[in-house]
Amino acid sequence: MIKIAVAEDNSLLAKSIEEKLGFFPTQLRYKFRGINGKDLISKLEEDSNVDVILMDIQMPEMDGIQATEIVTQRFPHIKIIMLTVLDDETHIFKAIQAGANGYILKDEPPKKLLEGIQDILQGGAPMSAGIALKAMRLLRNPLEITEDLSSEEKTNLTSRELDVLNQLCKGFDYKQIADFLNISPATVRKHIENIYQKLQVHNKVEAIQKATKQRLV
Amino acid sequence: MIKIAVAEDNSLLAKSIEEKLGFFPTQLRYKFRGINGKDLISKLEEDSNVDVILMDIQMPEMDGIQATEIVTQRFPHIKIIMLTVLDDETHIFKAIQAGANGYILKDEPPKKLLEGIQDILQGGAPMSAGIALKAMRLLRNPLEITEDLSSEEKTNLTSRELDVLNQLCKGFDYKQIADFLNISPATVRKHIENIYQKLQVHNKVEAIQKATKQRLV
DNA sequence: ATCATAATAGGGCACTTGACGTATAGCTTT
DNA sequence: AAAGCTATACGTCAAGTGCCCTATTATGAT
Repeated sequence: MIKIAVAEDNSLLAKSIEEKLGFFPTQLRYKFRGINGKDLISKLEEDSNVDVILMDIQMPEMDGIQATEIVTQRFPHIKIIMLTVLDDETHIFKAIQAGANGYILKDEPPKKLLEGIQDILQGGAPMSAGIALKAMRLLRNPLEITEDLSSEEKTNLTSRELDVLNQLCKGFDYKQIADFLNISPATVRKHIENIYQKLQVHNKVEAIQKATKQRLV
Repeated sequence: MIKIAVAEDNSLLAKSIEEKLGFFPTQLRYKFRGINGKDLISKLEEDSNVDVILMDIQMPEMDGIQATEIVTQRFPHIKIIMLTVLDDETHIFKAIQAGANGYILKDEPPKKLLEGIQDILQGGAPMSAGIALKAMRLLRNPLEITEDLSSEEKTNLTSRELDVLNQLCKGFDYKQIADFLNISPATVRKHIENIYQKLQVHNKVEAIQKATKQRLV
């Protein structure tokens, strides 16, 4: 019987998580919920007999990242899974730094959640598919702690433009990209023009530099 | 129907992998096996209609890390899962750097293997429990990149060539670089030709990729 | 002293790329 | 239904690039 605690400020969402857990009454036991990091920790101080915490990130008073840091230090036997809607690299990175062992998005079905919980107790690191990919990318080239990811420069490229940019970064020329995406080279060039405009650059190299810095690839 | 290729030098182990795959004849189709990295790649050149490669690390002629680098570049549509007995951080790190999307230990049961293969095609990053943990730890405090560029093939560019390469990586064109270094554009071009030759590349983008990977800039 | 290498400079040719302009079909939003 | 955006496609032109060639000078090593 796996004992679960939850940290989630939104009552509705907390209810929904509890329901998901309720699908597996023979395997999981829901113990309590903190309405923020502070609350969770004070509840843990009364009763730390918990195996896994499902931790939201955005919470008032004390967020999930800070709470994770404290919990991993004070209650090292407890495993923590981030359960959030946030899937940007900065949050993923911070959560892992803080000591989270898993990172699951809130829209995953109950079964995935159960698997994640079981996985983490066997020494795994459950992650939603997209998260795993981003974590991997972080490992490939680590985040710079500095500058502009915070400045929230949301360059919104279309998905097609991202396709093109990806190929571009791998060193393919227009024709090769056209082949790969099954479109004409002329179209590739047009996409690239648009990309340059959006990124405010004027050639391939700068585009690639900017793309890698902003982690669009 | 997911198409699988395998790279594994040991015939017995290769047989055993094939058997594991054979458990799921409706979902997986085993296509071929390379007895080392080189062999795999030459087989891919004849038939690259493959979704996932299961890649051993230790192989003669060309190991799985090198092969992974080449495959991700030449056949970017193919996903790679490392399938090995090695579970030390250095190998995990190198495999991920090289572009592997998953890392599964050889003693996992057939079912786990199938799940991993399915997972990877959905954008996940399947890992055996212990591996995920170590990957996470790597993210928390990255490996020191000690001497492993010296162990690699050292491309010795001249200092002038490095000057040029540096400017090149910043997105300047030949004329601008010539200006900056007080030499003629023709000379810049010549240097760049030499750089391409030494790095074994054929255009700016690839040169920059290689330069950053080998930390020449 | 000779040889090899690096750095410099140039010519020529085919191809690629960047920056224009134009246009059409499909889809979403209003 | 109209407006707007996206993806698609084509054409032109100048500039940039990749690759071939030769050649001179300086430096360092044998």
